[in-house]
Amino acid sequence: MTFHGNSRTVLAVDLDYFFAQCEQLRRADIKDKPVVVCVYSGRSKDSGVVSTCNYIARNFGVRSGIPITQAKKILSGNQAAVFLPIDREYYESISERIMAILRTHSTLWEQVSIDEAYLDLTPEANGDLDLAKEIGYKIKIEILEKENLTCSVGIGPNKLIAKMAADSVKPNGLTIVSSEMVRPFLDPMPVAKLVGIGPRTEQKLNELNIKRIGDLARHDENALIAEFGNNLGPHLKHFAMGIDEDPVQQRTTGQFSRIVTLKRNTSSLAFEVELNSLCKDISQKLETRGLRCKSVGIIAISSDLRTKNRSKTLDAPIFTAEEIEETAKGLFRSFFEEGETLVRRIGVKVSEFTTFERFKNDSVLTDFLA
DNA sequence: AACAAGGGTTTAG
DNA sequence: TCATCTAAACCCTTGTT
Repeated sequence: MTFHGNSRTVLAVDLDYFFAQCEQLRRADIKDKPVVVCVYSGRSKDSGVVSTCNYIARNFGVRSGIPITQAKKILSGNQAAVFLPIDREYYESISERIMAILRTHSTLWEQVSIDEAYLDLTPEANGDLDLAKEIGYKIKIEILEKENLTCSVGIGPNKLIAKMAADSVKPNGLTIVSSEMVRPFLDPMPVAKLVGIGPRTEQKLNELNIKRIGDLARHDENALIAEFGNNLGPHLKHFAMGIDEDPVQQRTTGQFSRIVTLKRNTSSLAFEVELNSLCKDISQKLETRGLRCKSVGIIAISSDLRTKNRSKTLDAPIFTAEEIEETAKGLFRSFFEEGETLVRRIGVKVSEFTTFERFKNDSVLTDFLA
């Protein structure tokens, strides 16, 4: 008999400035330099954006998502600054080893991205937060000793609190927020700190005079429903109150997409080579996972950076590059027929998966990442 | 009323 | 030319059952 009733103990792990830290692993000489990991678009020498950077670069003002040219300007006085192209495969290989380590600490785990995971430690800790903290330290030490990487760990009664706890002690931190401390922890924070609240939602909330998470937690639910709808309204209020029932469990991916930036903007189907390559990648991904898709979509990002989508539900599921490409081409053709749109980036998306082999077991489906 | 399909928006890392 | 890439969740509209 356990004494913790319905309450859980959830641990969140977040690798610090992951891509930049991975680069520092294989380049001893850049340990103490500003390191900026870039997504080069190939349009011109330095076109593209910053994916992530280490804290040395952050201290100069470099941030994820800013143009590479801007980051170079910021660091122009710093001879030591290093700009590297993103190398996803390399980071994936390191990520896989770390996720394997994490899985040894709990059977209830969930990988949320290449550098983040949750563990449900309820069975292991049995309500003992000091014990959960010990497990957290063990995890940090093991990742440091085996992979030479630092991470931040947060522990709380649910995923939301565990994640926000981890965020609050980055980098290389560990902290616990007990159920009694949830409201004191959240209430004074600016609403923008709450997971799920970005710039747009922050703006709307500020107009309602909701500045802090505590304000949101106390706000009239119907007023929030009127502003944000039947799902998002109550969801925001619950999150602000620190309530999150979402279980720690492996998710299945419901879509794959690939997108590229074109060398030149176009208003015709002049990107067959690029389109072919995208469809091949996607088909490959479906095939290795034993999946077919019943829906194919295209993404077109215009010269003014507005995103347009077109999609089609098929009569029968498909998986070959040829079939995906034919469908995508048809969608692009009718897209261009609708009117003049200068396209900068193009993408292909597949969804509505069905298993290729009926009797194959579900592990193919649950093998969710990469 | 409930559901499917299609398109757009917002968020996150 | 400053402006990437992948995935999820939600919102709204339209049309069908």
